[in-house]
Amino acid sequence: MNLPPLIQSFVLHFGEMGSHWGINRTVGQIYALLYVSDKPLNADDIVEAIGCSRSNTSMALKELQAWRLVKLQHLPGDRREYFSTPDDVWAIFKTLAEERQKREVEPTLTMLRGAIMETPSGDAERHAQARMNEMYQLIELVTKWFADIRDMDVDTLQKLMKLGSQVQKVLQFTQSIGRLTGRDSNRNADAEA
Amino acid sequence: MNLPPLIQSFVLHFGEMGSHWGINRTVGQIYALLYVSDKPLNADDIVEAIGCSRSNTSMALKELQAWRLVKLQHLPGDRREYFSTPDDVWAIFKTLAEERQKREVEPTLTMLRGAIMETPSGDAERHAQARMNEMYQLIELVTKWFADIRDMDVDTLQKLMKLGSQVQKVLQFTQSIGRLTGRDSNRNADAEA
DNA sequence: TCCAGTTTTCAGTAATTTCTGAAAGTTTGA
DNA sequence: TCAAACTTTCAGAAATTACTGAAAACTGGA
Repeated sequence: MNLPPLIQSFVLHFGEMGSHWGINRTVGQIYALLYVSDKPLNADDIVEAIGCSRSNTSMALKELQAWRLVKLQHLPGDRREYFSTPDDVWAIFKTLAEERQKREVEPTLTMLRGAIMETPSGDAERHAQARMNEMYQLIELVTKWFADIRDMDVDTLQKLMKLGSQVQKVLQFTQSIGRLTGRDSNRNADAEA
Repeated sequence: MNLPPLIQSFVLHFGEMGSHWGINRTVGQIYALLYVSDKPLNADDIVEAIGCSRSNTSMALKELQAWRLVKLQHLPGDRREYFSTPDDVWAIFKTLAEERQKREVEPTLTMLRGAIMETPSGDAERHAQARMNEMYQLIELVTKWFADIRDMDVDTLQKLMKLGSQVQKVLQFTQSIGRLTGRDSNRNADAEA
């Protein structure tokens, strides 16, 4: 690896972090490299920069594409494939959240739904089911809520972000004048009536 | 492994999921088992239920304790250690978020701060720094915001949760009557003045 | 202090994951 | 339709991670 030290430490850090996140080192490194690069890179550029094999690079890029984290493009008069990351960091964050939702959260919810449907035999199973239901409710709630945020336009989001720790105050305020908003603050409660 | 099918599928699923989350299968399985168990379990109970070695169980419990995800307790007249998970699913979620913050987010922020401080030499490094700064800002913002939510009391949180997709509406409403709340909606903006 | 019951450590082994080089596959333009 | 330029696949090697059994280390009572 032969990169400016500043970029190198970033790339190496993402490589390490990868393992905490279930992605492998090369994938993390390549992503980091593309993220900070000021121009799209082709596979050989990456091999040169990271110091891994050509085939490994190919695999890693395939995985990054499956995660929709890199864009593939072609430069005029060059047959090679060039890769880059989207510019908008918020869009990147959204993509990551959507993919994890699809790969990890959905299967878990499906499993939980299945288990909750079963007829329990005995107290232990009844208790287990109740616990699974608690987990199911929490995941669904957080997921829904997160999806709302994820799908906000950047502008609204920026405002909400800047609100910071005021979210709680805003909420309390909203509650206290609840009727004015059309009693919507209870919209997702179990019983609409 | 010899468990009711309902519990078994839950335990196995968490084992599989572990790998997506950088924890190993046994740790995931043991956590799941404790989560649905209606009483605290000792290490031998776990060995019996999961079918792993005693030493592996010991290691896994140590790791779960390091993550603050299991409670250790003693039963009167029994020298063995019994383990269980906290009852409150929200508290569990909070703990997980705090630990990940500490282990993954903080080191990344530190690395980014370091890189951003460096004097860039050349355009590539300058661009890389700008990108790192974008990432830094996003992580800090999301982190702060998440911490606010994390630290809410359960009651407020429940209300906010039930708000669901109304968060956006509430925000817009709040903005439009901004002055009434004391102009706090800008509190975390760059310039306080 | 010693002992029985219990947990932890650790070195070696097993399993899994990652990585590589060689070969096969694809695409484009002449 | 061929060849050059480039990408992907894949079987095996290398590296890493997980797991085990045996032994060591605790711990609390007699």
